[in-house]
Amino acid sequence: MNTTSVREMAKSKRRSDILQTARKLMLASADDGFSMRALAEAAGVSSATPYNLFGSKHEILKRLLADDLASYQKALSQLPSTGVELMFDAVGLMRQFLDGQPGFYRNIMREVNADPGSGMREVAGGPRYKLWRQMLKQATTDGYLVQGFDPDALTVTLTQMIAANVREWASGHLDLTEMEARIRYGMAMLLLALATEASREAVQQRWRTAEQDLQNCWRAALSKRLQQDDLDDDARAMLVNQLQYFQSLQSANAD
Amino acid sequence: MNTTSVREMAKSKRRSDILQTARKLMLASADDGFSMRALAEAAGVSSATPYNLFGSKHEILKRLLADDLASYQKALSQLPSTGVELMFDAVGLMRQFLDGQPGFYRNIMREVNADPGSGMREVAGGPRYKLWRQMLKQATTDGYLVQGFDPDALTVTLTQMIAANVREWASGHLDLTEMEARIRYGMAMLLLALATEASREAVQQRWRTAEQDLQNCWRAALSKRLQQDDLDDDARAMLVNQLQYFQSLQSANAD
DNA sequence: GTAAATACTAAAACGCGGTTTAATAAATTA
DNA sequence: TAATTTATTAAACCGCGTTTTAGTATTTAC
Repeated sequence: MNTTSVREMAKSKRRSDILQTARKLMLASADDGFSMRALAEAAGVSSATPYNLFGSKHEILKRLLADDLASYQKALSQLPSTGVELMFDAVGLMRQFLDGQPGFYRNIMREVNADPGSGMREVAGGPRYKLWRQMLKQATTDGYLVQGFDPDALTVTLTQMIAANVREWASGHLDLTEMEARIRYGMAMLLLALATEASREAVQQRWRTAEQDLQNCWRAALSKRLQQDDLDDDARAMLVNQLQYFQSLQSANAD
Repeated sequence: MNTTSVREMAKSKRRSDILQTARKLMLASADDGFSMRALAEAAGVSSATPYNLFGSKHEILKRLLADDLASYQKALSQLPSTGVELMFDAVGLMRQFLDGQPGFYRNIMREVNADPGSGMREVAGGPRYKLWRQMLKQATTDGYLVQGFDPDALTVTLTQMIAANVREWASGHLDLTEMEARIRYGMAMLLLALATEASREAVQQRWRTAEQDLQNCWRAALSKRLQQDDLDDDARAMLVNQLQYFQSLQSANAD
């Protein structure tokens, strides 16, 4: 029963070894994730050991996710900005986190929505919801958002929008840049109708910027496809057409 | 090579039998979906036959989904409403479809986001995107939305919001009523900033209504939990507190 | 300090998933 | 009718998360 006994020491060392190994494996292969067999082998234990120490694969992932959420929350609390700016900066911070360990987060996300009954949803969703709700309320009391809207309703919509974009990034349909632009765009869109005089211009500017960023993303993706793929003439003509459309938009924005 | 030969007839009969059986199985058990073994047994064929006739499980699901998308599209084109109203009616229509075969759609959704590389995404997302984009453009040319926003950017945000809510319904975290309310709320929020004089009041009304619907959903869920669960006193007190908050909101709305 | 009890590990197996293969039966063709 | 193509089937394959079985090492009790 002594926590410093030889047995307990070895146990907790194994525990952290396994967690570290799991993180390493996820970082290494963003697409495949890891199997419990691979984890056990890489950690130098048998397949049954992780089950004795953690119970299930989901439990391991939950631990890892909770750790990262805590450090995100801490980093967020140290941001200097306030009001609406803080919300946009929180998006940038999130992007930094995702960028730092892309394989890890992609795998985590995959597991979160693979099995909705695993409790991952609560681990991931609960704190995030509170975070955004608090930012919204703070922005309201600080006079950056009008009063008279239900903070819960907006928080639900906002967090869902963010989560959906992160999920799309995690499944490989979006690069980080476009993901961030989409989130900024959606957030600005949602806040536009609630902005006060103190923030309206800033939000509007954010919205315009995000819109242009999105167009740039799509333009870049288009010209990339135009170079790489071996297309038939019709498809090529269509891409060229779209590309010209985007370029005309850009020159219009420059005016 | 004759399509009316005995062999081809039997083949196409088997094909449609299997598709029908798959749909039936999905309707019957919304949570578990179906395994290929169960499908084969229920259809009276061996496990390998579906693979000969369709290639993979995903292909079967894609066929079924494509059928339903087509009938949704047809029903949508027969709606009498226009402009922004059409968009909200399209949400109602979607709800009707989901309500008609809940088990089916829940399983389909589960598969769509279980394996993002299966092509289901394209089947589901492509037509839907075009549909909403067209509605947005039509509403703009009809004068219900201001000009000067990128229709693609908004369509991306809008369809993603809708898809995220449907997905949450499919995974059992949302009933259909709340799903619809959330979608209407998010849609109204996004359109608020773009509404013209011709539509601003209507959109604003939609927004208020959706907000109240959401509050009603949450209030109902709260009082349900309050009745059913065996809670400790603290948790019960918290729920009661929230419930009173919602009731105060409702009386404020009635004013 | 030794013996009994306990806890932990590792190897193999379980059950289930989608999918593929080897052999058999059927329909087409000559 | 004989030869050949085609489609179905039963059985197996492979990988997954997880559980069981048996042995080993640590702790506890005397």
